[in-house]
Amino acid sequence: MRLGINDALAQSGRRVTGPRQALVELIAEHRGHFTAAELMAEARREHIRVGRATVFRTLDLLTEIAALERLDLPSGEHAYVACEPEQHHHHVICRSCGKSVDVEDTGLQSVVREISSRSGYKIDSHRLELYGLCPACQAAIA
Amino acid sequence: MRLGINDALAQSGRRVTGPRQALVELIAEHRGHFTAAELMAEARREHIRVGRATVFRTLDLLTEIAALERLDLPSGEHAYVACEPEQHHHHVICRSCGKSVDVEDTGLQSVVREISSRSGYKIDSHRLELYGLCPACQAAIA
DNA sequence: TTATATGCAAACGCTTTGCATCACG
DNA sequence: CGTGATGCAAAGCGTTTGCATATAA
Repeated sequence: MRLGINDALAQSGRRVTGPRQALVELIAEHRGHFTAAELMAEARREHIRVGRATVFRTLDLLTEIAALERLDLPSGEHAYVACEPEQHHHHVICRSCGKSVDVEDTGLQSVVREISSRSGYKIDSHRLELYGLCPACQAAIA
Repeated sequence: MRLGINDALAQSGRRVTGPRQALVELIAEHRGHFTAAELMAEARREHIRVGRATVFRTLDLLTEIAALERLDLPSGEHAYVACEPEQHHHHVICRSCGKSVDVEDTGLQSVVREISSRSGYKIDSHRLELYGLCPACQAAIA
């Protein structure tokens, strides 16, 4: 498991509690995105007793300290992905297995600047989500 | 009001009904994005009697024929914007007044290609949403 | 010791569905 | 006419909240 998240919790003045640690471990096992419902199901499966409220509160919390990022899937579902809080980045999401990887937004900066000057908007944030097939799923299909 | 949408409805084999026309007119009055709840409130205000179900079904329908596009706001809310179905594009959304404009994704293509080759993913779709202040709101603040 | 976090259950808001009726084409 | 659309009310989700209890620091 990643100590980093517990440290980040402590540093933000939050308590490192049993339920939070358990959830962080479950999340660390994930390769791709997951929904709150999936996380609750996994907790139940592993006999970890946490209330719904705690799951949602913990997801919010982890999102706040940037250990998670929330995605809006094309279906409208809300999902989360673990990510290194280093810096601004985006996610490429496999529509088959859900696995996601982080990508820097190299090159996007100039696109944003261009759009800003063309539209007259003062752009201060953006989200880019990319969907496709990860290498493994491409191979599986071929 | 925009005849185009009614035509598109007819052409897709759907019926051009009273409620649908009324909703299309309401939508046409919008400059920016709106939620299903807002649309229902406006209908009520103008004494247009439509059921919730019809509003949701109509929004889905219009999204299907690409007269609307669904946005996921950073808050997690689902909103809709009217848009010309011409071609692939993105939205710049004012975080103050909600007004949005369409932008082409010039330049983004190469960013996507770059990300694709770097990640190994075969990318087949993407969404870019930009948030900021529209010219009018910038002026209002200054 | 004391503020914070938890679990539970109830409340909530948004969206969908079942079904009888209505009306476009 | 006949099928597709509508309205209503109820059900269904996912998510949040109030509150008494438990617990990390």
